[in-house]
Amino acid sequence: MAKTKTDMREAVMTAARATVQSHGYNALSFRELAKEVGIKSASVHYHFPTKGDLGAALARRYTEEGAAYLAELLATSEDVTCCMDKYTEIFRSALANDNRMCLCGIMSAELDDLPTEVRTEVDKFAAMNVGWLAKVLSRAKPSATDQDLQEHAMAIFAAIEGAQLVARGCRDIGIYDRTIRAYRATGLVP
Amino acid sequence: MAKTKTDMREAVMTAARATVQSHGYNALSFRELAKEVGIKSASVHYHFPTKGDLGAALARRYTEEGAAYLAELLATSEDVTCCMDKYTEIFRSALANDNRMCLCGIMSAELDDLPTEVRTEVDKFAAMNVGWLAKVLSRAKPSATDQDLQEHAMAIFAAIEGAQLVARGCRDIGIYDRTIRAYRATGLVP
DNA sequence: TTCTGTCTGTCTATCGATAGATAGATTGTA
DNA sequence: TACAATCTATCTATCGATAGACAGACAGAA
Repeated sequence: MAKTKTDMREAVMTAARATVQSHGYNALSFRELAKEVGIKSASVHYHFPTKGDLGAALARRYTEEGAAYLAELLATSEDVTCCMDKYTEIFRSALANDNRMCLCGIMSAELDDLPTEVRTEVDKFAAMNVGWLAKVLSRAKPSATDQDLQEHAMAIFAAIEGAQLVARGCRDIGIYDRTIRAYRATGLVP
Repeated sequence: MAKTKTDMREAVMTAARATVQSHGYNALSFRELAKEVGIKSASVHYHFPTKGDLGAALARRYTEEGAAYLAELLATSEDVTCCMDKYTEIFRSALANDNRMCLCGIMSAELDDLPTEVRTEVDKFAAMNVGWLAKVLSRAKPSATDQDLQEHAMAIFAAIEGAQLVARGCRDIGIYDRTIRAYRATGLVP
């Protein structure tokens, strides 16, 4: 069972993703990363020439996986409320998994220090989420304008990212749950 | 007009605060900081023995200043809506000021790397904000239970932090404005 | 007043650790 | 043999932190 090049790339990305979600992009170190996957840091550079390449690959993959999951959800799920249940659960599970954050949420906080190629990918993640949310909302409010849908979707996305950030800061997932409940009580989240 | 010790401490804290609000705690460097205020890094250590001391002092000061402003606001302002206008304006002004973030919001993202003394101060900031918001909300809903007020206050705080995070990520203060407007349309923010 | 010792704030110089990155040798497989 | 993947070894830059020197301010004693 020899490790192929692809296997190694995957292992590096998996470890890197966990680190970034816990400690941010700046805390990502080639040496630590290499130690975790059992190779040397020079070998990590073989797979990802620069740290920016790795960061951009992480964010791109993160967006792709999220988009795939959400597309599946939209295709199979019944109603809007159920979609939103599943959506908020995604962000909840990051917290439940060792108090981690959304990869792109935590990278947003480090925005000014990110290489441009990483920043580009982070932007796409937000756009993908808002686009999906707008599509879901359009089911509940078919008469709403595109602009209204976009703004509502953006508000939901921002509110959920904020709930995750604050709950993580308090190291209390209960805060996330109660905050989401409050969002739903007001109708912000259907 | 010789610089007193207090003057120097203030100058260091002012520069440090700007750096943290733009780039986070990890990006705060004693050397860069010293260069900005025109001394050497060893002299910064004279005023703040460790980086943790500086970070904790920053967060404490930030909370104190915020609390003072909010207390004044609560004492003088007329209605709940006006208080919330002023409150959301605080977070807006950080964005308007070179796309900066709430000091404690950006530090929350770096939570796991913060010295404990810094973390403690960051926690207090969130508690102070939620406490104030609950007090404001109690004016509009005098019959609500303390727990309801706390949860609603937490939801507002989280939503606003999230709006700031996302708008900053997009480098578009208009997103903040539209998101706040959406929060108010749903009644999340009075 | 003048001398003397102490304190304050800043300096230079340096430490050990760690960062990302690279060149070139080496191993294993086809 | 040729290529893919990893290695060793090293570079430069930066980090927080510390030791020790030094200049100026100031207080009390002569």
